[in-house]
Amino acid sequence: MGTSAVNSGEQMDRQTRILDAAMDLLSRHGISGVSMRAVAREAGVALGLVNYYYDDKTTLIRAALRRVDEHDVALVAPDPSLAPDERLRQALRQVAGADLLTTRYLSLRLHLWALARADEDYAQINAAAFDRYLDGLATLVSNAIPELPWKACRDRAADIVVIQNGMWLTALLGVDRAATQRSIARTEEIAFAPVPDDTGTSPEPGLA
Amino acid sequence: MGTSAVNSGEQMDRQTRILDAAMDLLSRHGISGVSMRAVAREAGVALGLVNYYYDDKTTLIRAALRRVDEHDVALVAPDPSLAPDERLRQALRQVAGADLLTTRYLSLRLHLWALARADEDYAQINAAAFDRYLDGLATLVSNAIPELPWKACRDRAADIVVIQNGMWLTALLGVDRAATQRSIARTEEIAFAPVPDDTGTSPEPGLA
DNA sequence: AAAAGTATTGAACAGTCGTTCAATCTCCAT
DNA sequence: ATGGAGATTGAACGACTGTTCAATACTTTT
Repeated sequence: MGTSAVNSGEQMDRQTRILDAAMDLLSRHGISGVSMRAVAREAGVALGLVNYYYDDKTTLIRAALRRVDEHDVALVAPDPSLAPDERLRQALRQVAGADLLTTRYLSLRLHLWALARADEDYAQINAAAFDRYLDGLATLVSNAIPELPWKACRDRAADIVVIQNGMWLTALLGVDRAATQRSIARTEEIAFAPVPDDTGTSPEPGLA
Repeated sequence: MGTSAVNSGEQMDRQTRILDAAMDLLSRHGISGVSMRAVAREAGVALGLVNYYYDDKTTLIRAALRRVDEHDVALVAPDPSLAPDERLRQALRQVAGADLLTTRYLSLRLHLWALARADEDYAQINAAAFDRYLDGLATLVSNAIPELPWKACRDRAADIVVIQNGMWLTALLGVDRAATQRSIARTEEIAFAPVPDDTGTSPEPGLA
């Protein structure tokens, strides 16, 4: 590695070009559209080079999965200069941001979820990232509302994730943006719900 | 068709056996696991018979997609002997019922969603079924709360669907069942929210 | 300049894929 | 029983798949 100097300006290193091509194909045509030859063509390299940087096809897909997962987890680690409650609010709102609600990203997420259902190997990576996301969200809630016990923070995070996943999915199905906005508002309501008093009646918020 | 008489008791007609096999493979191994040969093997028939009943592989998948869609739409057309509000309540609750939260069904749904993203043909079937589901849900709401204008019913249905889709998805990711129950309660809250007065301030329920 | 190391190429291999089709089997009306 | 129509089989075809590998190009070190 080191051809970054002059070469041709925008040309980034081939390994990540290959990964980008794979993710692009996956998001557009699903796993059936990701053949080593298609990836090579899309990346503008020879067929052999794909297997040079990524031993297997599954290694390539694993790399794509990991990159999306890192992106997801970064969502719950926002700008640390903000006040705790503003950090939480920003994290909740940016899941409907323009860069997240891209068809490319959502489609990619969907295909990776489907892959995780079909392959035990991907499933573990996916589950680990999901847990990290849940934990990050619960931490944000805990920081914003310090008097809330940790268990309750986890529950609120779980409830929020249900709605967020629903938003991502229905955004792909073409539901109107107004419903997305209302769902965002609902996640904020859950996050900032008043702390239940300790008199011992209803243990969790949101129950009927 | 007509071998149903004696044959060997449980042996149903081969065409639906083939379709069942395809759906089973799709739910377990994703689209990559659905080859005509695998379908034939799983159904216990010869390879040629699959192409005899279903011209294409896409025709076969289309049939599977349609069957799942019909099942989905039937969810919002529950027992007509119940009172309107009870019909709505039952529809909302059975999406967390034992037969719906099956891994097989949810996984199948996920893979079909992913397929719809990759193929324009499947996407249209999927979108049409989604609209029918949304319409059915809005009708249930409208029957239960007659004084609510139709537009508001549609909005509530959209909000509910977001949460339901989120539940289905996160159920696959292994979130705890308590969160699912809380989400069910939330859909009921949305459905049965008090009708906003017409004094003209906030046009929709649930807004901040 | 020679050597060594890495990056890159495309042909080749062994499978699997979806689809077609002639041949068989099963059944029912004649 | 004879014929015909539909159901069922599995071999065959060509296209495509993931992977390997010897050969080449490019960089860096000696």
